[in-house]
Amino acid sequence: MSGLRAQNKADKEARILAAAWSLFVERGYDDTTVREIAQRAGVAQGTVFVYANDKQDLLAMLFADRLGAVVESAFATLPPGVSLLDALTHIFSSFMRFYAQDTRLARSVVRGVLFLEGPAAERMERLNRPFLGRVAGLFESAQAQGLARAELVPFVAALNAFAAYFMALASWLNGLLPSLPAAEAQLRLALEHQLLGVLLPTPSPIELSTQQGAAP
Amino acid sequence: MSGLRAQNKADKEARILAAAWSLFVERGYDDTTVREIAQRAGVAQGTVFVYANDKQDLLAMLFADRLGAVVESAFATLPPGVSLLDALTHIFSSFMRFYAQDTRLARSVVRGVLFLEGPAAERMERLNRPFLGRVAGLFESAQAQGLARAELVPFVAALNAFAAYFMALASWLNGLLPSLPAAEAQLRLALEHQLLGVLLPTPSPIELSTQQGAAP
DNA sequence: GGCAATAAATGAGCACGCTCAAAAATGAAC
DNA sequence: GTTCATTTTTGAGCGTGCTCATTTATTGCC
Repeated sequence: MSGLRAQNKADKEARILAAAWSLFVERGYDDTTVREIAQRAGVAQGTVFVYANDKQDLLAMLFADRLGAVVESAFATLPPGVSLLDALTHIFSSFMRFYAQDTRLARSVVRGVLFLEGPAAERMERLNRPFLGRVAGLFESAQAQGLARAELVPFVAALNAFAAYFMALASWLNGLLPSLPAAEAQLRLALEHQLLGVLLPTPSPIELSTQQGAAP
Repeated sequence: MSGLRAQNKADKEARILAAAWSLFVERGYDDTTVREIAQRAGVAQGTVFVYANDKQDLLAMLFADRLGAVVESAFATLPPGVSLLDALTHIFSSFMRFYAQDTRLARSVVRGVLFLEGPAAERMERLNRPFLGRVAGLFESAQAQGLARAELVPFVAALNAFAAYFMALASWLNGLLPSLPAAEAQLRLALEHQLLGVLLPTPSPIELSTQQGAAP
């Protein structure tokens, strides 16, 4: 039976990830050394690189699980019958509140996650694409209910919403927005603009006759 | 007179930046060492750090000038009387075509530029804010001409457009979009969606009566 | 020209992330 | 229990970006 080997490996991986997590939280990603992680995990320094391709990979592994959980939780707690704007705000705000637990670490994560290489990039893409698909689903539902334009491509709308979210997130983590509420407000404003659109709905003031009061 | 000192300094800075540029283009940012740059510039390795705070700073300096020039050129060549969508596409496509000259280096630049620290971050912000202001100006013009919704906040619309651009750029540089034309197409589609908006312009089918034909 | 005072350039040295040949631990066969 | 093959762990060692005490060059003053 090969249970011992497998258990030892699982044990070590868990210890390494736990050590990495606690040190990243204590000191931040940049100020934590792999040697410290190894020491706290009770393994040699080289062993860390058996379980992670590189230091950045440790951070990615640590957040892959957590982010997946946040996605599930965000969609699970989506109040039914809510407006499209509220739904989008709810989803993306969930992420922001998650990152707010440790903005220093969040900066390192977001910075690292955007330009990954090789297998780590694919792993991230396998998390991101289904997520964007679910966001696109929100737009599709709105279309099905006759609340959104039929000619709109749901995936493109989802990408735009995600882009606005990412912008607000980056601005916040870079200190351009002072607080989480400020970032959430910025996000909601941007999403409102996207939903409303820029161009006037009709090219002429005929629109006036469709508003409110009946014809005189 | 203190001309000699100043000239020596200017000379050395120019040599260091030129050496850095040629090596970055030849080998890429990551595979270029500061020692190589120093050698090609004919200075000691430590001297490089007299003129740049760190290696990343070299890349930032190199691109700060070039990007500024691209901004100017993009707005200077903006055809007058063009639609808002075409104007935005023109501006952001200029950047993409610039980055297309060396996508490997572009990746390093974009990656580095997004999360800068301290003075470098302020420098970038002083380049970015006026740019976003000018993009916002395009939306304002459209408003003034009665082509865009009056209740829209131009700066927020500009930020949304920039976010869509950045998303397309990142996707392209990460290999998710296969080519420059694909990235440009993605960008234009995203901008079209933003201009059009998501929500239906009117809550009821009254809209039908405002289209095309006159009343019977 | 000689002489301080100041500014600039230098490179040995440090800590880091990461590699990889060697060593230790484990499992299977008898 | 001994032997051998396979898997896992190890840590010395490498090249890197960057620092900083020391050395070298330049300037203003007499």
